[in-house]
Amino acid sequence: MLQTSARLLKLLSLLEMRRDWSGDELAGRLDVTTRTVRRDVDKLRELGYPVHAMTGTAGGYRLGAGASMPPLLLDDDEAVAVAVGLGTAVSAGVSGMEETSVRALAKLEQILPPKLRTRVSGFRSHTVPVHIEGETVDPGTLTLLANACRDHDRLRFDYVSHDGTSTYRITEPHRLARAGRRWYLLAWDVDKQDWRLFRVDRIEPVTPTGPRFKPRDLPDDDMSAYIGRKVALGAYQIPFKVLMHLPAEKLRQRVPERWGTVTPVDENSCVLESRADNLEGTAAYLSTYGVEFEVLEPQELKDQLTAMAGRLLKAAGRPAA
Amino acid sequence: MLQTSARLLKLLSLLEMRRDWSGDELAGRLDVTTRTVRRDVDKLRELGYPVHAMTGTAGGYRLGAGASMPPLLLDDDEAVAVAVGLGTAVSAGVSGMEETSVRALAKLEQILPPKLRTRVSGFRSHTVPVHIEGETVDPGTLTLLANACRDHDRLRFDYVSHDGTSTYRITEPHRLARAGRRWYLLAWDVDKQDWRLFRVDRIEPVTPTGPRFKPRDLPDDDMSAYIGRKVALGAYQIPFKVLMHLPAEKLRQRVPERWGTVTPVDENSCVLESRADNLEGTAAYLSTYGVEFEVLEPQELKDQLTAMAGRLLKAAGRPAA
DNA sequence: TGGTTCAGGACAGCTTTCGTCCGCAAGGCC
DNA sequence: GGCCTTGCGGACGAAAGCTGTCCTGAACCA
Repeated sequence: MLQTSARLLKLLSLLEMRRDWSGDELAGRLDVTTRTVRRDVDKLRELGYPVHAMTGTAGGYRLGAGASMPPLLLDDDEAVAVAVGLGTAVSAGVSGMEETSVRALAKLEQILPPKLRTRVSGFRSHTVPVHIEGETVDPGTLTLLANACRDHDRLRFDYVSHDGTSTYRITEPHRLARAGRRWYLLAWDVDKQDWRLFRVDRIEPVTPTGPRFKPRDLPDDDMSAYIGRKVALGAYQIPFKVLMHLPAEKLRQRVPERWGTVTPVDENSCVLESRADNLEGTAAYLSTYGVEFEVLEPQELKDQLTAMAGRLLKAAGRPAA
Repeated sequence: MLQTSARLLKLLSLLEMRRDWSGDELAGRLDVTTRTVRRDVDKLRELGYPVHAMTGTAGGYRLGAGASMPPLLLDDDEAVAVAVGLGTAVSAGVSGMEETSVRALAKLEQILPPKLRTRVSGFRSHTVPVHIEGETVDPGTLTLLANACRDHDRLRFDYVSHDGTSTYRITEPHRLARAGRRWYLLAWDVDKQDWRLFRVDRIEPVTPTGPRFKPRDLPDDDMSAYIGRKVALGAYQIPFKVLMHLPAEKLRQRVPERWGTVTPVDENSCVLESRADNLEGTAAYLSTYGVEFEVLEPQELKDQLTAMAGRLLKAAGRPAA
């Protein structure tokens, strides 16, 4: 019964689109009698989607919030909006949900019609990049990697190593993970016959992806610990401590969880402690709070701020201090 | 045939979840024979969702990208990620899609299960707010307003007017629009018996929404022109012009479309022209590019930068210039 | 009270579904 | 090329589901 299923889907999409529909309206849209509409509504309810109904002159059907997510029926524009929104969240680094966001994005990108895909990439190139912390990751690359991991597709890419040289890699990707502000790909390097951890912002993928491979046992049971160790070896993070003239609660609202710790000092000020891999970006970031603050440590951050102040004074057409 | 529809949906969700599935696997998951799976796959194809199939040992079914969007079947985590992502995009002001994003978000929020809704609001409070340009709009308020417009629900709210006084309003909301970096609600003020344009960041909604009303004719055919005129009366935007020491193409990638115009000067520099309603925010924004620049006008922006430089020097523990 | 709207039982006629069984075609591997 | 695996789809019959047309109730609103 193709008609029935299709109609059910259409009914659901109508209900998602607007809040109140009368039985007659729905019957007209679906080209069936109201009796069938009632039966279809019952079916949706049996499927677990709570369709509320009100009798009387102001009555009608309304889709409510149930126990589980009903299928989302998006029109083209909305699908683009969702893709762009997820991409923004991923590259802006909304804390605590990176992997899930990437997974959802990967799911969406796989089924996104080509014409919408071009619209998405068009939007992305005009999106405000969060350039405060330096490198941003391309959500397109991220979803490609996520899909390759999920589907066990071999992956080839050019990798720019630390010293700037570029090498060609053939890998079996296994995990995508985030540590601090960076994304990493854990993959088996086919040529080197060993596990490698790649920084995603240095990967330039070569499409299309290769043949499927059989997943290997991961080098450690606790992946986050493993990656944490590997990353720590790089030891790129510099701790800093700043006194902010802002009540602790207010700052907490503006500092992402896990990014740093906020300790109240008195009613109107607090100390922010965190780590940075890029002091220039940190300096710029701190300045955007628009409040008075004092760097407690390290000296390098103070130097960075002094340099930045010099740039600003120059921009304002005055001699640097 | 409830079973058939439900199974079709489940099949779709399986296909969205992973890329390759063999007929046997699917049959197992769905508790039917492979023959039925084949028939179901056919049904999906008839519905317009392209399911590709490969024969042979590495064969299987795969959902491809078709002409239209299939229903998105999200698990709980993914639904939260999408909601948070859309919220981020909305409050970050991803250009050119504001209304669509809000619509999609409104749609999602209406059907989001309560337990997921609390997770979303939890995440939002820990999200990096884009505090560069001053006021941000609460996505929750925005979706509430969008839904009220869509459903023609009367809306009551406290409104903080320009001079800081708060008034209670009963309105019939008609349109939600964005101009520049701000959101506006066009609504009929029931007490005043006239159209009013409210700034969303000054609205404090009173829930629940009121009874439904019958939409009125809008005060103008061209809404964007109308709102543009209304907003222009406020005349809050200050034009500025900055010489950036950065190639025009590079800057274009980082400046959102419509936000401002970029004019190349030579190979390594260009002029950025735009408007701001908040010079302090603009100063902070410009400083985050991490490149040398010079303010051409206005003088106020130069003053702002000087003041900011002073703050930075103080933060670095040196006397202000 | 009358009008409007959803609710759902009963019935008849028609369509669809699904498992079983079958031969066929296409891709990968030895 | 032979062989295995995997998808493809026709035929068939029993069972189940779907839909429109009745109809009676019940809730809500003015």
